[in-house]
Amino acid sequence: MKTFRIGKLAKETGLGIETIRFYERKKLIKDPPRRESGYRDYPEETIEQLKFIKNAKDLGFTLSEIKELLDLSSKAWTTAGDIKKQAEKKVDQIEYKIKMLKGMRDNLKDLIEKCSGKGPKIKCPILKKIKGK
Amino acid sequence: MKTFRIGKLAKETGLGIETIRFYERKKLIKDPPRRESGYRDYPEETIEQLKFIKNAKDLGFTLSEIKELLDLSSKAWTTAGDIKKQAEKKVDQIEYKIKMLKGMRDNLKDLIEKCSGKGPKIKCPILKKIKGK
DNA sequence: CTTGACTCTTTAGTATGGTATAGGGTTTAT
DNA sequence: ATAAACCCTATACCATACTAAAGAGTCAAG
Repeated sequence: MKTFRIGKLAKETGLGIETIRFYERKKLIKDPPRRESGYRDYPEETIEQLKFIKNAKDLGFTLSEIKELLDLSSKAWTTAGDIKKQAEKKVDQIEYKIKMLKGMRDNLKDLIEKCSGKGPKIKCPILKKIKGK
Repeated sequence: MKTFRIGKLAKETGLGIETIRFYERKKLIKDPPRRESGYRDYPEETIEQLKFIKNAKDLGFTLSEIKELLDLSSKAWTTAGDIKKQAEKKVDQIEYKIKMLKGMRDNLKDLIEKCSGKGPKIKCPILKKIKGK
């Protein structure tokens, strides 16, 4: 069976070597076997696991959420429903963030509209608002 | 003229004492005069300055952006246009974040729709996608 | 005058997700 | 055989925004 050293994994996955070791410390991947030299000697499937992590991160999961997901997916009794629930939770979180950001944006846009952009700062509605006046 | 100790400021602004000293270290507020004992002895206007910081934070400015804003607003030659430009920059940043979050959400929602939530995890489209299959 | 509340400085820790460096040893290609 | 390329551990550092603790001094009320 083919095995890989850490540099190869880094190239295959697009992650940095340090990042892979960091994920190991964080228990996102398990400790690989070692060669006599002490070099990490990864099985091929670790590449898939690292790509999993990368994809999940692109979907907005944090590392600790990914860890949950990995723990979930490695347990035999886990159902599609368990995974779906995690994803739904994440959608709710994302929508909350979007709502907050929209509020901030609208607030600012409103102020920008009121600001002529001319004259001294004393009359700028943005500063007035921010200063609580 | 009335002056205040740090604990009073904390109560008035809703910030923690440590946070106020932290802002001082970060040069968001200037070093206050000291009593003989070494106690910080704030003028009343510091309360307004701290509220400014709080409001700006609520609008989504980072501390370093707030520092820029404060530096700007303390300079005589600053115009409303300078402030407006900062606010517009921030709106762009916020809209970028919203766009990214919407992308993530749509991706996830799409997967959730395809997931029956029934059956074993092996068939879950969310895991499939995340695993890159 | 005592006691409790308040404040001081300095240092270190929290969470997040890594990146970088020093000072070694190992493997591979020529 | 030797040099380049690779890997090891341990530690420290980056940004962000605080928070906590240790150990000591100060202030205010009764």
